[in-house]
Amino acid sequence: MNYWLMKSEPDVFGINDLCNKPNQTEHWDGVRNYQARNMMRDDMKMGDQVFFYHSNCDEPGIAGIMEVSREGYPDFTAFDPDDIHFDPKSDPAQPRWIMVDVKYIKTLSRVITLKELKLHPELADMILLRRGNRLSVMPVSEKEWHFILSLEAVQS
DNA sequence: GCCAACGTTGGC
DNA sequence: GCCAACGTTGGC
Repeated sequence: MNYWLMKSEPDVFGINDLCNKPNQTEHWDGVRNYQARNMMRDDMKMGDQVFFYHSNCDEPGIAGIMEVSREGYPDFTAFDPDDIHFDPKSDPAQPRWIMVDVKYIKTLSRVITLKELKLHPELADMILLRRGNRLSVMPVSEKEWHFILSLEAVQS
């Protein structure tokens, strides 16, 4: 089993939005970065656990947990001219962009903020914390995963 | 293949 | 709103 972190802007789609979806499941569309695409296409497997990270908001940080409920398949929003993520270069016969489905697992009792993550030497190697990192999908090591979850019960 | 210009991300 | 960092584009 692998662990991941995926970013979304809560003003657009946050952990509560996922929780309120039918079956608490949604497709993770709109990723338009090749590195992130490759991970969704090649490496994300059914049941993999994923941190739901809130980005570009008042309190950036990890807000919840979800799991992969469908492995990589074509991101159909790339074919829709009316969609904000439309990509005319993605040919339905040979889709350029891939997405997975994710299922809501839980909302953390508190947001574990980016600011807090930065405080811990145990997390110094997290991809999320690397300078200039802009990936919206990234792996999390098992150690990092468990360490982060251990923070949930601690007062921030 | 180089690289300048441009667009996007995302924290602050 | 600012801006650093980065990815992509396209001329050459």
